[in-house]
Amino acid sequence: MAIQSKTAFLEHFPLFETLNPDEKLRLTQMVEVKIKPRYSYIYLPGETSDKIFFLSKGTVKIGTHSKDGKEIIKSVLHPTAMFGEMGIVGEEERQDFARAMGQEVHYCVLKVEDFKRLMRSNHQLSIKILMLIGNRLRRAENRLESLIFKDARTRIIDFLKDAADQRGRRVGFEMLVKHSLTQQDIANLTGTSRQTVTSVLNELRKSNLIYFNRKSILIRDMESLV
Amino acid sequence: MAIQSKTAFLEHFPLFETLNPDEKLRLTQMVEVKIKPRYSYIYLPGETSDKIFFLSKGTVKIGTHSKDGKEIIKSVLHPTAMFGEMGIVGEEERQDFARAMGQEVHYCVLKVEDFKRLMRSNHQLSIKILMLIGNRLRRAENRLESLIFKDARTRIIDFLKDAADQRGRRVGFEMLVKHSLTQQDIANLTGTSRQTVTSVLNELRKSNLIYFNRKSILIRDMESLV
DNA sequence: TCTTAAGTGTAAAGTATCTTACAAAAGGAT
DNA sequence: ATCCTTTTGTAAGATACTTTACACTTAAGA
Repeated sequence: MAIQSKTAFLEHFPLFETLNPDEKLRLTQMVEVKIKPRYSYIYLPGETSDKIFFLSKGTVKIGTHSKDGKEIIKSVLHPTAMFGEMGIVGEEERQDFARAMGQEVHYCVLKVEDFKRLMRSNHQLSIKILMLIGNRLRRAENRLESLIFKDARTRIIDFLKDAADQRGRRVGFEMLVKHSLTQQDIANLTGTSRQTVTSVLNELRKSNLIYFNRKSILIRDMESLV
Repeated sequence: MAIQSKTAFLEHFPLFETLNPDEKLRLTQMVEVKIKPRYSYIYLPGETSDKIFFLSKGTVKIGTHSKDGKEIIKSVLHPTAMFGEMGIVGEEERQDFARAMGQEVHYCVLKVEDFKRLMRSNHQLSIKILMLIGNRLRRAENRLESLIFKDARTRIIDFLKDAADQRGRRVGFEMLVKHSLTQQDIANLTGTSRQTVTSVLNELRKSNLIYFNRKSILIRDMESLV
């Protein structure tokens, strides 16, 4: 990929806004652009955490597997998100996997070492990264709370609300969330079983609080969904 | 407290190692030393997250309460630990409480604003904070995994191992952990009920894997405790 | 278009863990 | 020493959720 288009590429990431032209040039020189087919793994547990990634197209899920094959999805990422950032904060070896969901993914890769050097030269960038990791931490702790304090049904409803808040499109009073998650995925995101997800969703549909098909969920009224 | 003793005070915190004499002086000028009685709250949910704290004596627990009064303990801190650091990463208002456990606590306070200024002038410090938050994140995610993947018994045993690893003293082949936790506290740390903790601990004692009283736990053999 | 795999719907059985309940022990305070 | 509160021990009952099981539907590939 030509330097020029790489530059354009980087313009899309808010994280790099504060970089001066020189730093941007340096960044383009150390970045590598990649494309991978759907369902492919971008990294796997056990690999060295020496790279970070920036997603420009497609959807990526980050998660872990237990020994007996259960899965936790830690997050589902959309373009412009950074991932694999644990390498920046001292992780040696990946604990999680990153996997392309049902579409081809485009992303760029850079070495943690190079990125750290950039951080050293641009304090603003360091601060942004710190805030970003802080947000991750806040989200992880909230999830912990909801696992301990809330029952499965409530967690699934919370998931619906979060999804709508973060990625929903208003349609009148309703909220439409397009996604590429199976009900098993939703189960893995909420720490419940697939069957529980199915029955909660269907129950909500019967009560006319939501409508859904495989590709999207429509929340009829965010207020009444409790 | 005199500047001199404040300086001595700060020498104990590894976080401040990389500061040059001038920065150390600035730090002593912005730090405030405090003492609070046991069981008192250092901060409460809802307060503004504009201060950070460094514990020099006593034990502090960080946690949250659910609406119906259940408690999660997020961490139990010992001297030299920093806490309240969510203010550095963009938290506006405390979500957690910080509370002195069964002893008087000594700690120093400083304003997030001041600390951020210090971080700007010393990149090493920024990096250390970033690593620290990163560790917190890693721990939170591990806890998430153990909540979803493991049963109550295993989580309690994991707690015992962790406690021994982090704070245990070798006594021959055995590991002694002195603490100030009630079984209710252990329950709140592991996301289980108090009764479950009691019965698991007693069961382990019957199997001669551990011995315990109110103030300490002795792990007879770390290997065989699975 | 047909075939197959993946995803969804529904129900019944099983179970880990929480609740409720109460007694005993330990520790602090007077 | 005595009283009172907190903590610990133990058991039975209740229950939310998982597991198992199978049919049905949808999507994708040949």
